[in-house]
Amino acid sequence: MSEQAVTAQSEDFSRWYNEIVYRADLASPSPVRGCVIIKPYGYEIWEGIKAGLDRRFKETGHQNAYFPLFIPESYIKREAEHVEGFSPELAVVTHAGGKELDEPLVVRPTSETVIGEAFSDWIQSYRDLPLLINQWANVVRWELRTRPFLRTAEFLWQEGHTAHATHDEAEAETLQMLDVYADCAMNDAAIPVIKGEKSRMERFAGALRTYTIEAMMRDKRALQCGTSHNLGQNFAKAFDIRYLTEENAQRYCWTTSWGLSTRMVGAVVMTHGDDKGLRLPPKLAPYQVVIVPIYKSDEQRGAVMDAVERLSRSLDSAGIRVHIDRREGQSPGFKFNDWEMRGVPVRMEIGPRDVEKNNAVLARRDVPGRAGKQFVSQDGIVDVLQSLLVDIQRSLLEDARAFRDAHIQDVETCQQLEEAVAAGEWARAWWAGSDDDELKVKDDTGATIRCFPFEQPGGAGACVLTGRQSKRIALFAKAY
RNA sequence: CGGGGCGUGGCGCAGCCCGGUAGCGCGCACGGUUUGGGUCCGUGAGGCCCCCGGUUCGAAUCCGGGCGCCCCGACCA
Repeated sequence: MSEQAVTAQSEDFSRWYNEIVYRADLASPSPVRGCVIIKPYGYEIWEGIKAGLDRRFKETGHQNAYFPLFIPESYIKREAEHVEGFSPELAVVTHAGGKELDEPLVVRPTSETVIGEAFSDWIQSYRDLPLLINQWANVVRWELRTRPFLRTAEFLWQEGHTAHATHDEAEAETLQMLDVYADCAMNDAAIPVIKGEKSRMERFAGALRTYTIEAMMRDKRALQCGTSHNLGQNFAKAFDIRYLTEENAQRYCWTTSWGLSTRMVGAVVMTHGDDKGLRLPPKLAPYQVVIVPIYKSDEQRGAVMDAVERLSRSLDSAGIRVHIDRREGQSPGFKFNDWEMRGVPVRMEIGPRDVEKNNAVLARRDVPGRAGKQFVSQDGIVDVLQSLLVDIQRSLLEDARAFRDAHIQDVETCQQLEEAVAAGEWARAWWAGSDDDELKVKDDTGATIRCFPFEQPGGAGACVLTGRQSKRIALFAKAY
């Protein structure tokens, strides 16, 4: 990189995003088109998300399992809408072991089909229900336009798959898992999300209903962060997932699936990042505190490093993820900027003056400049840091929420909708349109229905396009 | 798949019009200097100039062909 500073967000958001992803060491380009290498610093953010989700999955009674990467082509074709939805983006293995395969193998774009087939074996009676399974896996979707984390040909995710005796149980599961996602987004990633239902157009291929959590990025575009699908009996019928009731009757199961991917890492970057780079929420930050030692002479170095090591140990034993920047070649000023770019929530400076006074300098990433700096005693610094980290987590969420709420407009006419979207804002409007109407809005404005939010104003109003009375409002935005 | 651009040390680029055997910034290594907001100086390592063919005494440069990538329009966690 020739220039030292990253491109400003305001100047060119997508350039900012690309630069920060590479310069903050989240990812590096891969030799394969559309794929990226996730580097340790980026992967640790994913691991944080993963740990939080996995804990919640277990708490709600799910178990992890693993299904094959390869899916017989015929499986994909068993559910009509499903094939149609996915076939353009499938990667297919036609040769293996030096010869052509009898039946091509699809590299999974998602696993409803293989898992459906397995479920039909596993489930015999109502006693086997509900069946609550999750898998952590990679999937492949041959996308045309790719961007690191947001859309790559291969990505990591979890996919939950469950089977239930009744529609209502499946629906409750679908909604419960959406809540789990929303909880993870808000409390771990500090991303305020809007829960809602997808329109028919945006629904998962083969689902009865799709629910989503939608977030606003710093460029005001919408990002779908996770989805939960009530699959009805579509896959149960396609894969013959049946159970025997207490009354000895054969019934099809009701199934669900839900997924959240490494896209969430991109969401963290784009929700909190500023002109200087990343701002990581403490709960997900690989390093919550970075200590930058400052010294001139060797004797200063000895005294400073003693204090640094001691402080590091006490933070570590308090469960704070701490890192000492021991690099010799770089000046403190360089290190300050470097760690700010990499989004570390708190920087601790320890220099000769601090050693002398038993002090330390703390600088919080979410408050720029001197205002974010404080001088504290080394005694009791662990407690100070603990509450500082909690406060940073809270303030990132609040900032993001305030930003989002300031950029959602209620609109009543087509023209207002168009103007709002043209200004980059989200628009909220009554909606009673058809699929074609929805397409028309997309053609005219570039915005799509992100969701019908669960939180509705109540009452009824005139549809923004058709003028027909509607009881639902929809959220429109340009999306990733 | 239609329109535009680009392939030159790890990264970003210049050189190409006007052929003469490759350069700059960053990064990297070593030494020194500096270190409380992106130090400075010196030395050094590192290049099938995308590939194949042609023209020429001589090709990164000119000509022909191929490949790859990026950007913009129809799909998407």
